[in-house]
Amino acid sequence: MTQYDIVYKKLLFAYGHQNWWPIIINGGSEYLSEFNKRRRTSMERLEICLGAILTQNTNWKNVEASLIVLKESGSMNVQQLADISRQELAYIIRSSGYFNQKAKKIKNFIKFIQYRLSGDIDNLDRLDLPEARNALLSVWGIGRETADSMLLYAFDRPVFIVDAYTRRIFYRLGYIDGDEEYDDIRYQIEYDLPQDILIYKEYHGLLVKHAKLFCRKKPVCEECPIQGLCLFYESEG
DNA sequence: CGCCAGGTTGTTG
DNA sequence: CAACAACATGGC
Repeated sequence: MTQYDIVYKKLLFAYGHQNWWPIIINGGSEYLSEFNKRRRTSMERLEICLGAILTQNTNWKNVEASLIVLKESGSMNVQQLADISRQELAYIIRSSGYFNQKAKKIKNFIKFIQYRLSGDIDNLDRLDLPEARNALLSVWGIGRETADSMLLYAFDRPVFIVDAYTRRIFYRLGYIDGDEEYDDIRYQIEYDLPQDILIYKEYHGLLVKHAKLFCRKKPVCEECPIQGLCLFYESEG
């Protein structure tokens, strides 16, 4: 077993399955469990992609509120999102913050679906992974983490997401320096783990859980389930 | 009240 | 290429 395997198993034991990505059911705020066991519908895929954009540097609760408004206003589809103005969209998603920027990003993503995917989000399945990733990255407003979130959770592609929590946790564990390039960290983790989409999905959810509960910006190490593995705990704790 | 939240882009030295 | 600013709401 490698270091990343060991951390995964310990986090899974401590927190259980997270069943990420969280999505909205019927306009409510429940989380759909077990949904990683089936293929996402087109609308779920769209919701995941919009959520990935909206959650950029933003609390998920704020994003969830925006997604509910989007759904209840009948805007959770490509055609409607293409038809409404950027200003209307910004108003709908305002709870997510950076609403002007994000409305522009979503508009660009919708144009991408229309022109590159012929209006059908499922057509991304026709591209191989490097093509799909580069295509997403070519859209203004979609960076590496956002693209990888879409690829893994909406399109079931094997990419490991490197976000601020991933960096922070593995930096404190002593596995990375923390200032490596995004893709260097991604390759290192992907190389270390079995290439298993379900593990990538679950692992990312576990890292978010762990970062929120214990490995916060100001860490709470006393009850941390992986303190025995942690350089930070050794030195600071 | 201040700080922070699952980033990305544009500008500057 | 690194460092920094801009983008903005809501929860604690």
